[in-house]
Amino acid sequence: MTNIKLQPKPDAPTKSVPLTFDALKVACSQCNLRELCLPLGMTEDEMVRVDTLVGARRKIKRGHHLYRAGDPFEAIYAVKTGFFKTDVLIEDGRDQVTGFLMAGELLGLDGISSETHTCNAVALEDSEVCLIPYEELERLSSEVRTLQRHFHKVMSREIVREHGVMMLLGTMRAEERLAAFLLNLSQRFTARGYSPTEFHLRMTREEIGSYLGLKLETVSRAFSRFQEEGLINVQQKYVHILDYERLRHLLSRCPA
Amino acid sequence: MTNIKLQPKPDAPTKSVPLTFDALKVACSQCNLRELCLPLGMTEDEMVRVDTLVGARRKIKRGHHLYRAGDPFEAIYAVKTGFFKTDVLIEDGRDQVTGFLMAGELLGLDGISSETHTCNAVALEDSEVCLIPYEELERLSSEVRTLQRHFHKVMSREIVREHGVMMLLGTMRAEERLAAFLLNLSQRFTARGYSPTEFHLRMTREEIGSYLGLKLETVSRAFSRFQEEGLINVQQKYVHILDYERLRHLLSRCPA
DNA sequence: CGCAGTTTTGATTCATCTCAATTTGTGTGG
DNA sequence: CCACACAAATTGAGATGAATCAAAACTGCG
Repeated sequence: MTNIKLQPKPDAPTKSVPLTFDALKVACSQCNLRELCLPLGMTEDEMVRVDTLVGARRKIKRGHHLYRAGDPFEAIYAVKTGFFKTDVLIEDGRDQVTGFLMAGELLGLDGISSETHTCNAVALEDSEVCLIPYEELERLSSEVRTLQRHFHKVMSREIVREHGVMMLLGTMRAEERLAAFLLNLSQRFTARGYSPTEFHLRMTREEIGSYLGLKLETVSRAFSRFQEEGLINVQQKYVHILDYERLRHLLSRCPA
Repeated sequence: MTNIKLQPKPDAPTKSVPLTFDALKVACSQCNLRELCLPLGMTEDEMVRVDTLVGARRKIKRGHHLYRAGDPFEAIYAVKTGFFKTDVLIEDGRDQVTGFLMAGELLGLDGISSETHTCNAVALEDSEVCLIPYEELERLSSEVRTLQRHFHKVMSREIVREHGVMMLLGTMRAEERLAAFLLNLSQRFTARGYSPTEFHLRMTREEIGSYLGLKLETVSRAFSRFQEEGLINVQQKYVHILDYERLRHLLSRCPA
């Protein structure tokens, strides 16, 4: 059924037995990420059905692929722990990072349209995902209205997010892009109960640059500039935002 | 004027009478765009139900808004005739065109997530759209499995399309962007039975520039360059692609 | 038919890229 | 635990593509 082809793992449940100890252990109803992943206001009964939908987890080691462009699409994934990037490659070697994903966020939505994944998903640290077989998600969401609505919202939110990235890539200069990037990370860490002002980047300067449409040297220079100006304290992957407001102000100011 | 409140419509069938004259006039089952809009392989019965879903049309004059950022989200729209752009504005006046839409394409998906439209949709020529009340679409798609699946694919396709735009904005130089843009238009015109090599642009150089992350002068220069090189013939809004292959080749070549 | 909006073209400036050298950090194995 | 090799990050100098500023030509709309 869940034809795990990418990396056969010994510790994956072999069948979709609804409520073994293993399944219980991973139950959505017990998961502290459920406010991020799932719709509010489901009944007890609906919740139990969702628990059976999300039956398996999968561990991905840092640097390994969760899926690759071209793989057949069979499931979407919810990040349980860890950190991912998604990227698109073209023949001549250019690539574009299209997103960074953290706990509670969904991976693989791009694969629905053509029933094939169109981008690569790579773990930037040792990670774990919940596997949501797409066929079953479709079936269940046509029965559980709140789930259907939630799923539509998640897809729509991804579209809106990408509008934001287009705006960033199309109209902002280097320092604005980096500021927007840091503020976005800050917000998402906050939503997960981490510090809004101190965090570790999981990606390289090159990956940040690819996401922001900049070269890695430009990213590095922008970091240095922010540090000189006292906006942040940065040392390699460690970032401390010193002046959140002024960083935000960088974005609303007129370019010229 | 635009107080055509989305739901109540004088010309819509009051009950689920499948085939009044009016309903016939707008029926999806009779529409020559249905291969673009709708899933294949629906039964007669399902088709009739879709016909009742898409009950109303709305005409939008050139330059007018179909909806604006901030408007409450109630429906999505299928372009029946004409041409639209969608764009996002930020306070300081910068704006980003996020898409150009032609017959058979869907508008408004961004509004689902927050139940509020997040971008503006403007007609670039006198246009007409089919109005699809979202509540009803949700209800019907949970009953008609092929419709549900189709709708998911449409949303996913939009995500994939935006990945392409991110790649364009993030990694391509001006002439590559314009080439990609022209080839994309060409494909979409072809799919609608128009010439792949000759068409009229509906948007200004500035709008093209906004979409491609370039200034209008840069767009104009790129057009002129393509003309000098014998790739295209361009006169204001009229474009004739003379050497499709070489235009395509511009994209696969390595940047440096 | 005239005027406003659009497009083209030129000259100059500027932000980012490119190339290159150095420093810093990280993981591995002796 | 340290040393080494390799990856990542920083920094500088110079090249370049696109932005900006400016003016002229064109178009089509009212």
